[in-house]
This record gives sequence, C-alpha cells and structure tokens, in this order.
Amino acid sequence: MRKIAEPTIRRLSLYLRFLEEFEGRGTLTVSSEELAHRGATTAAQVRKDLSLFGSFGKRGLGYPVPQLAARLRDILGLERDYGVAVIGAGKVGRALAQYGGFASRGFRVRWVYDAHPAKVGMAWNGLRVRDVRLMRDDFPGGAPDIAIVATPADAAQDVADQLVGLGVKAILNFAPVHLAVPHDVTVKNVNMAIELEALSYALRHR
Amino acid sequence: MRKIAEPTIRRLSLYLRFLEEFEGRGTLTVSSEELAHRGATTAAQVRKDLSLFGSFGKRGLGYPVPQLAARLRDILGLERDYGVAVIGAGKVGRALAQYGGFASRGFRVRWVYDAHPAKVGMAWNGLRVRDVRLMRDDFPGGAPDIAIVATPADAAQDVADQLVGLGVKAILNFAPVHLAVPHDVTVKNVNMAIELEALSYALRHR
DNA sequence: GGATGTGAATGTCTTCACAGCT
DNA sequence: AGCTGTGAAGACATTCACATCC
Repeated sequence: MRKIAEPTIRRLSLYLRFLEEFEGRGTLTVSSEELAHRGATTAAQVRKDLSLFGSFGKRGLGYPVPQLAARLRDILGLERDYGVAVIGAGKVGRALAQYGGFASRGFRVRWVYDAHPAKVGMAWNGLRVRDVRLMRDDFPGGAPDIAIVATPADAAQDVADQLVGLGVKAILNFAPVHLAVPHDVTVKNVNMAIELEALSYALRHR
Repeated sequence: MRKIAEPTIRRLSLYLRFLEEFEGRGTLTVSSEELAHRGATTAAQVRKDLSLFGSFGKRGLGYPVPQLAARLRDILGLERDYGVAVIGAGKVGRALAQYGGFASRGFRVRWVYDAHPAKVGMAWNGLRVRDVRLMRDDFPGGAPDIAIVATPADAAQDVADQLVGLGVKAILNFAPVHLAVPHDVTVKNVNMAIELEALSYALRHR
C-alpha cells in the first residue's frame, strides 16, 4: 500500500469532509458518483483513490458512509490529536491561533511565538505569546507535532532551522519562501501571492 | 504559446520573486541553476518553463535579471492593479483585508462585506465593512477584478453565485468547499484543513 | 440492475541528454 | 568552456471501459 500520491491524499481529505456531511444527515451509503459530484472530480477517480486502500464498497450499492469515514480518518491519521505551535504573531499567526476550526479536527494550537517585544506577552483566547528565543527550552519532553511558520519571509528559514533542531517533523509554511529542510521533515506551503498571481494570469489569458 | 500548465504558472510566480531579490541586489544575470536552487525545482525545469515563452537567456551566460523579471510580470499580468473584494469579515477576512503584502504587488483590497450586523460598519485601516446584501448594487460600473471568499462553508456557494452574477471572473476561495462556477470563471482554493491533513498523513506514514 | 474494482489507454508533467549558440 | 533551448524518454496521474460481484 506504499507510496500514495500527494493529489490522492488531498482528495481523501475532501472525501472525508463530504462523508461527514452525509454522516450528519444519517445517510448510510454513498456512491462514487455522489462523492465525485460534490468534490471536483470524477466517479472513476474516487473509485481508484479508494481502491488503493482496499475494497470498501459493495458492488451495486456504494460505500458505507460511517465505515468509510472512519477508515479515511485512520488513513489520514486523524484519530489522534496534534499539538501545534504557531511561530509569528502577525496578522496570519493571529488568525490561525484564534481560529477554532482546526481544534475540532484535532489540531490544537498550544503555543504562539514572536520575536517582537510588543507582541510578546499578549494573550489571545487565553494563549500567551512567548518570546521565540525561549522556544528552544520550551520542549524538553518532545517537539510540537506540527509547526506553522507565519513569520516574515526573511525570518522563515531561520525559524525552520530551529524547528528542525527541536525535532519538528511537519511544517505548514505561510512565508513566501521555499524552506530547505532535511528529507524526513515534511513541509506544505500556503502561498497566497502565488494563488493571486495565478488568478492574474488566468484573467489576462482568456 | 497557448495552454500553459498550471504548475508552470505557479513556478513563474516563484521565479519572479527570486528575480526581484536579485534585482534588489543589482545582479545582472542569473543561471537556470541558480533560479532552481532557490526554488524547489531543477535547472532543466526552469529552462523548460521559461522557453515556453520564448528564448530569453544567453547561452553560456544565463538570463538577464531585469528583462526576465519584466517579462514574467507581463506574462503573469502584474503590470496592472486589481481591485479586490473580500467577502466575509471573520478571522481570515480580517487578516486578508489588513495584510499589506498584496498591495505592493498590485492587488488592492477595496471592499469588505459581511452578513453579520455586528461586523457591518466596522472600519479596518479605513476600510468600512459593508452589508453583503448591498453588494449587488455596489458595482454599477463593473465588478471587482478578484473576489476573495472568506465566509463559512455553508454560505460560500451562495456568495459565489452572487459574485458570478456581478461578473466576477476570478475567485480566491478560503471556504472549505468546492465552488461550482461557469467555465469562464477561475477559482483557486486555499484550504488549510487539507494542508494540515496532508501533514497528518505524512507524519503517520514514515 | 447497479455500482464497484481495475488493467489498459490516454494525457500531463518532469527529467534527460545533447546539439547549438555566445 | 559554459549554459541555454528542446526533442525524446520516462514518470506520474487521470480517464476509459468492462468484467465482477452484491
């Protein structure tokens, strides 16, 4: 079952969201057709994606909603909680720290750091912003599961290096730079500038 | 020169960022090798991407930094300004509206809307939050160039429909749902839940 | 009957490797 | 000599189409 492609993983995450909707409505089975309709893909794609992890559907019937949802949560590793540290208490960091939507899926923001003295000490939703220089000593018993880098571009690589040093293995990067990290560390980038420029390109070429 | 692939566009945006760094430092030429090193790609990829738009480098030398930067800005459509409307004045909408980074690249947030009475009327950086129900009548002289949907999931499709009705052709969607729009409207999605779940998957499968 | 599961075909993107300019 | 530009090869991802099973 090794080596699942990145696009597949991202679709699984989408499927799970739809399944949870169906779950809430008490629907018991769902076809690949229905799952595809609400996502941005095709029935064949849904079946191929799911078949990579085993046969979960019943021919002639569809997929059992609660079982499939549970299986996807298991595959994606969502049955547990993750401790999340946010580095950078600017606009983005603040929105992330205060946003409640992640918590419901097990991503719990437990730490917020910033380098700026004016920010350090502020409390958001009972979460205190700590000096980033203290970060090194804050995790004697193991690093955060996930770190979110929301610093200015010029500080991001530095912060990433420190996180790697702490033993962080997963980074969500909002800074508009490519982070160089060892092979065993996973980085996902969220880069709004790229998205806007891709829109700009699309507007121009029609 | 038709039909450039999406991944290529996104890399062009990255290249441009690096070129602007080099520009700032007064560097006159840059090799595909150097451009690749700072991005997350290879020299061959850089050359292939750039060659899709013509021959801009000099063999044995590299690419002329200012010219290439100008050409990329032109290709991406960044020589002009875009009027941006943000729909949804929650955490994300607020961060977006207040974030100054976009303005420097020509994306100017000029309107912010929300459906919640408590939010309507607030002013952020001199920008007043307006009632989303008034949106329809706010653009007699043409729609915003780009709309950013930062509403809760259950309102997003509704808002998208209205935006399409206004004539908006480019949408950046932060709501965790797939937006159905006509073919001539471009949507880019930013979905932090997917990114986090992809990280979760990576953490679990090592 | 109806929908899955899957090899085979197709399409898309990346990498290779080298001829060709400067 | 050095580095680009590009056809060809290879890897990867999606779609098709149909046998298979409930």
